[in-house]
This record gives sequence, structure tokens and C-alpha cells, in this order.
Amino acid sequence: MSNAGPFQLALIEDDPEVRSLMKLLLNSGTDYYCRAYENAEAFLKELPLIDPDLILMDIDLGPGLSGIEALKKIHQTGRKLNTVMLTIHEDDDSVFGALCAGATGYLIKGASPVQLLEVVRQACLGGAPMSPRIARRVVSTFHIGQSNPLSKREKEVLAMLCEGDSYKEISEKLFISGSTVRTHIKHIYEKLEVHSRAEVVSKAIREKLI
Amino acid sequence: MSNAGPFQLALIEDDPEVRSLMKLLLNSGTDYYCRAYENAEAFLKELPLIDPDLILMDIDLGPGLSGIEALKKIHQTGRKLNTVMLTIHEDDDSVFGALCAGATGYLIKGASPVQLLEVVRQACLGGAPMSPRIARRVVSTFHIGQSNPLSKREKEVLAMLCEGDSYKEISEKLFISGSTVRTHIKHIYEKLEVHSRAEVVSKAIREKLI
DNA sequence: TAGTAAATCCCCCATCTGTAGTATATGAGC
DNA sequence: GCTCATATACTACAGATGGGGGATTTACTA
Repeated sequence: MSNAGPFQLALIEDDPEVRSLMKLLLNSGTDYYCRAYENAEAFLKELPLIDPDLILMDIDLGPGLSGIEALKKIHQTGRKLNTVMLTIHEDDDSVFGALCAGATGYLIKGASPVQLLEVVRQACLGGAPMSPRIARRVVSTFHIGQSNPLSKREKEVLAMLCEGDSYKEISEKLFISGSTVRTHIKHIYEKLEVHSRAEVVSKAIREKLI
Repeated sequence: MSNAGPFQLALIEDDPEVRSLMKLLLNSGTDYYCRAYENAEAFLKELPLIDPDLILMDIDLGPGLSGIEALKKIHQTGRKLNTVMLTIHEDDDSVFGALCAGATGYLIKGASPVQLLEVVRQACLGGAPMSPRIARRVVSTFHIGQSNPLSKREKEVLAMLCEGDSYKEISEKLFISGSTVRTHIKHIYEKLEVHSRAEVVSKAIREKLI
């Protein structure tokens, strides 16, 4: 967790002007310490050495990895890092895609310094800065099939488990052997850290994994 | 279901003045046909012969059955009848109690004719007329242990089933034998018409039976 | 008083479930 | 080319589960 000291920020932004301006602004007080990177590759290279409280990532990075791709890479490392995406237009779909890929919020590039600082503050304090419209869309869809580590097939099996289907019924519906169903279920249990049908159904429904 | 024709109403109200006024008002148009009763006993006696779309029941009936007691009697008949309770004060607790006992909404007696008609209209169309404050209280508590046919003990067992507890764990936590647990679960399955843990957990969570 | 529902307990037994271990083919990523 | 995840498939076994009975006590109700 982030302790009392200044929050460590990482800014990934290809436009030199925007980058230096934002860095300057964020470093102007004692609240933040901001490192800036020209592209995702440079940031990912240095990531193992730093521990940022918040990442500010341009969604439209120039050549190389896009912001969303970089975001996925970051999440693949297994570290839970807060990322706010920087975008020019508040385009619902791309912002929504970023949130699905793991972003905790976003910031419009045309935002005023005050707004910038407010968004960063919110994000550092565990908030999820976004517009109400995006927020509503997020809450209704966000948890469906994203943060769960199950494969496509496993999700299918899980859905049937929740319907109350037995191994046999599942195997018949999916045209696979009962053994395979058992293997899938074994993997589902491992991934979700449960040990019975009741638990898996409970978890799946409550966490909207299906 | 109520078809196109005028909605059949039944009004149970002990105050002769209020009774005749409300009846007059409700019968003034072609939307409703309202029968009025002086007490719950008279209504219950005639109930087998009629099929009201909506019952308007005074919560503070004079001698004999109270409105809430009458409401319970109505529900004991097994017929699913919409009942709007009539109350003088919007007293949270008594209104809430009425809703828990099976009322679909309530009407303040001091309401204007327009409000009365609106509440009746809402109730006939499947609404649940009540204040937002009551509504919030209801949605959070209403489904816990009311419309489900399970006994107290069965609900306890059901909750544990949903937690993923095995027969053995349940028996140990409740200080009863495994046999008793099995019997309870058998009854739960019968009442909820399911045949496995997965189904019962799914149903219980989705229908907020726990 | 008879009947009913709830809560407690027991038996038998077929089937299902969870766990463990092994194995093959495939495709994506490094 | 190697590794990892996925999807497929199998064997074996202990223990859990679900369905079928039957039984007793208590408490409320008709």
C-alpha cells in the first residue's frame, strides 16, 4: 500500500510537450513524485525497479505498444498497479475498453491542472475517476468475464455447474467426455480457490463471473 | 391476471364515513368496481366467492381481526392477492410490518382523491406504492425470510449450504446429528423444488432467500 | 381431541463429487 | 525450439450427496 510519503507516479506519454508539462505540474508540490517515459517499452523495462502508486498512461501512444496493450502487459506481470488512462476524446468505447483491460480510471487530456490533480488524487486514494455515464456502463458489465482467470471452456462449464447440471449432463451438452468435464472443474476449483459446487456456485453468482 | 375490464376492488374499512366515501370515489368512474366491507371477518367470509384484483385494507380495524392479522389470513388461503394497507400515520414500523406480512403497498388515509386513485392504479398495474424511505428499507430486508416457505431451521441450514458447508460441518455448527441435517436438506429441496446443492445455492442467492 | 408442521433422529444404497495422478495434441508466446 | 496454457481423456478411490423409507417429540390449530 501507499504510505504517507509522496505518491510515486509514472507517466507514459509520447508527446514531449504534454509529457514535460504534466511532469512539471505533478512534481510542483510535495504530494507526488513523477517519473516520465516516452513510450510503454521504456516504462516496462524500468517497471521491475520501481513501485509506482499510480500510472498515467496515454491511450494513443505513438509507434510500438498502444496504451491498452501496455496496460495488458502490466497486468500480466501480476502486480496490482493502478493505471489512469490519458485520452483526448472521451470516447465511450475506447475508454470502456481500457477499463476492461484493467484501468482504474481515465483523464481527459484537455483537463485543467486542477482537474488533473483531482483525478490523480482520487486515483491515488483508491477512487476510480470517470464520468457517471461510463461508471454506469462499467458497473453493469465490468465484472462479467474479465477479472476472472477462467478460460472460455471453463466459463461454459461453470455456467452449467451453476445451473445444477451434473458432470454427466455437462459432458453430454458439450459433447466431451465426463473425464474432461472433471478436469475442467478441477481447474475451475483451483483458479477460484474453492472446493465444492456450493462454493463455486456461490462465488460465481456473487462475483458475477457468469 | 386482471383482464381489460374494470378492476375488482375490495375495501375493508370500519369507519362508515371513510368507507362510503372511498367506495363512492372508486366507483365513480368505469375503471373500478369496489365492494366494501365493515370488517375483516365479513370480507373473509365472502372472499371465496369473489376474485378482487386489489384489496384495500384498513390497518387499524376496530374490534376483531386487525388489518395485519386479516392480511395473514388472506395469505394463508394460498391465493395471491394484492393488498394495499390503509393507514392514518405513515408510521415506518407498522407499515413495514404490513409489507412483511404480505402487503404490496400502502395508502395514507389523509391522501387526496387524486393520490388515492394513483395508488390504486399503481397497485392494480403491478406497482408497489410506498414512499422511497420505506421502499429502501423494504428492498434490503423484504425477501429475507418472508415469501420463502422454509422454516427457521431450514433457513439456517440453507445459509450454510450456500457457504459450502458439508453435512458434517452443518451438523457440528448446529449441534444436531447428520441425519437431521439430511432431513432438513431433503425438506428444503422439496420446498424449493431442486435436486442438488448447485441448484439450491443458485436459487437461494438469485431469489435472495438467504 | 385430532391433525399438522417443525425439529429431531435412524436405516439403506446408488450415484455423484472431489482429489490425485497421468497423458496427448494444439496453439501462443518467448 | 521450448514452454506454458488449453482442451481433451483416462484410472482409482474415499467420502459426500440425494432419494427412499420410517420414527419420535413438541407445539400450534381446527
